[in-house]
Amino acid sequence: MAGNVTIYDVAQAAGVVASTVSRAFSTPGRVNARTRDRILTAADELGYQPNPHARALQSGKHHTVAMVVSDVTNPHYFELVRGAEMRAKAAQHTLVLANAEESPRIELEQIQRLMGSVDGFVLAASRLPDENLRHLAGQRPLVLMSRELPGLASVVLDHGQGCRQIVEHLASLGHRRLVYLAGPTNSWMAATRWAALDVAARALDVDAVRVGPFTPRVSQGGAAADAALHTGATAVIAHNDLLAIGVMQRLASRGVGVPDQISVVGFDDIFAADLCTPRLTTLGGAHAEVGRAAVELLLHAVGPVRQQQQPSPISLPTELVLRESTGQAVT
Amino acid sequence: MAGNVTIYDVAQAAGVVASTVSRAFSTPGRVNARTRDRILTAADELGYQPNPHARALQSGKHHTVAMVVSDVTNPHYFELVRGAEMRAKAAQHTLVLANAEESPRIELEQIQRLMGSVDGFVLAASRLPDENLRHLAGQRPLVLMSRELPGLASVVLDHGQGCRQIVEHLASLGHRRLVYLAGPTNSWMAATRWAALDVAARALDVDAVRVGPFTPRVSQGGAAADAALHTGATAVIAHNDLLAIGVMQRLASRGVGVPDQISVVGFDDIFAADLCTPRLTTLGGAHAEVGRAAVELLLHAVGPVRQQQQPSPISLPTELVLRESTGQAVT
DNA sequence: ACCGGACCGGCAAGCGGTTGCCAAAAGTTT
DNA sequence: AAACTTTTGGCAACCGCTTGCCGGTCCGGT
Repeated sequence: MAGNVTIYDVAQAAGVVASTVSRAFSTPGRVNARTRDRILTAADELGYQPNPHARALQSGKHHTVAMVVSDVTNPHYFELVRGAEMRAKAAQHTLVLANAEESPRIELEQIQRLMGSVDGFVLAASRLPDENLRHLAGQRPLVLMSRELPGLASVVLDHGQGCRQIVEHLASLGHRRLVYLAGPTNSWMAATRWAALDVAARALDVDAVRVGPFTPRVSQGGAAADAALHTGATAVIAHNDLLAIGVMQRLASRGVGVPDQISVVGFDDIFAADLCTPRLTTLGGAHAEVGRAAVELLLHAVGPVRQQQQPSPISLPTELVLRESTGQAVT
Repeated sequence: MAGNVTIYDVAQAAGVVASTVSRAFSTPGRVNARTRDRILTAADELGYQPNPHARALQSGKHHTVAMVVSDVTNPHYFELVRGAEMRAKAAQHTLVLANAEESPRIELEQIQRLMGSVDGFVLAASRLPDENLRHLAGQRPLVLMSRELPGLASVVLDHGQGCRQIVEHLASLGHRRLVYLAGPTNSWMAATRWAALDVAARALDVDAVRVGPFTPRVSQGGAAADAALHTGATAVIAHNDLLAIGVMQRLASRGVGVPDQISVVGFDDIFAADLCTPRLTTLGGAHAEVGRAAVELLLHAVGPVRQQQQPSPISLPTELVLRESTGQAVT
């Protein structure tokens, strides 16, 4: 029945004027306790719910944050979304979800569209060029996830650390030649992973090459596996678990044993990594925590003062989850 | 720099009054082509973006729909979310995501909170009692997913059909005694699945019992597996894939062979069902399609006329995906 | 030359709240 | 009892945009 009870209806019912009702809610001290009770009772009976947009129109605060992910299809992002949603909810904020479908153009469109409706953005693995991000950050508070850009707030898992662990793990198993199956060209994460792997490989005196780029989906695993085999590497490090799983499927169908003939490592530690065969060794981390931290950072930036202090990137630890897809190198 | 360019700024830049600018966008025919060009150019240069809330305040249309899922943690729902997001986007609508954390109280809270900000709700596997749903449906357009309620719009997979297929499949493998590991008590889906299984079992003259309820998570699989074994059934039908996977893990650790000693069937056909060992036989369907259809229905109800015609539940076909977790019954 | 009607831009009210300012009422002080 | 201070409620403007209504221009028709 209700649905559109306004402050005016309440005012009338309580025998006061609208502004008094407004104050009864927002500045309780400003209005007499008795009047206030009367108002609250009336509001309650009528089922009054303040209209957040009318309020936003005035204050500019929408109590809403947008999260745009580069690909909703990827289960990895679910964790991020989950963490973000929880944190937003804890702060009484609404989370709107937008999908960029791996396209910078769509990503920008989505952001533009939401620009007027949200207090800030959390961008997961944004595919946007740096200058776009900088420009956007000038318009609305912005936090990056799984991407860094000097001067912008961000939350990432520490891949320097993590990639080093991967290479050490493989090196200690006797692998001397690794191949990285790279993710999309415009993926900061792909570049970062490769850079970190390369550094670690040099330090440990093992060969590392990169092939790709590949769209990180299971379906791309076939092409990726074949390319990997062609390099003669004894261990392949896939851009993410999805690709790694696809690679393992292809290897299995080509009769190449994992980990007997070749080792496979993924990134993200998605749910399925623990279920596939062989179970996948992968670099994980507290992904929900990344989502949570990003929203937290954003809420902070959105906050009362909107402080413009230089945001320092938050870096969360990774953990290398050893399972069955890695083993001794073939000699 | 910009961010809050208003219609007034554009008006000033174009040398007209605000209402003309408004019309240039909303009623193009109303304004002279030349003036319009001037306005559009100015708007473009200033980077004007209409404020959707100011508009909503006037029209009552927010171009936003809310999707509340009973548990964001469950990968199954992500397919629904994905379908919903795509459909919403196609209609230039924003999708806000809310998590009910398997709690009717939280679900209701979330809905109340969003009531004033969205045009309608899509509820995935709502745990709310019927009367709540009816009441809500009176306030805002509402579409149910994976739940039916006479008089309300809904989109479900046809479980009568699907459960029949499951039972036929198992019966033809020689199973004479089945156990259903039930989902939460307030899950309509759980009740429906059991009812359908029961009917099918009677029709095919096989025994079917139900144990539970279990929260449908992998972690609950242990308890569920033990309970299932206790019934002496040769085939277990888990409330969903997550639970089924947990069950299989427990069975493996107890040394019970699947499918040699016992068969396992799940529901949902999540990504992991194809990757676990043994690969899981499960009742799937076009889940993204369910999300899409639900939003479509909702947009229709939100539409211009807001027609109040009796909404007929949409029922989409299921498909039984046979994999390796089901086999001949032990004799 | 005059009239009726398109066409088109402006005015102003309103959507639902918030908030600075004012003034009436009540309470204090001397 | 007069003067002063402190509540406390009301008035009105404003946030950004939409829209009904008005009236000025310009056109063709007679």
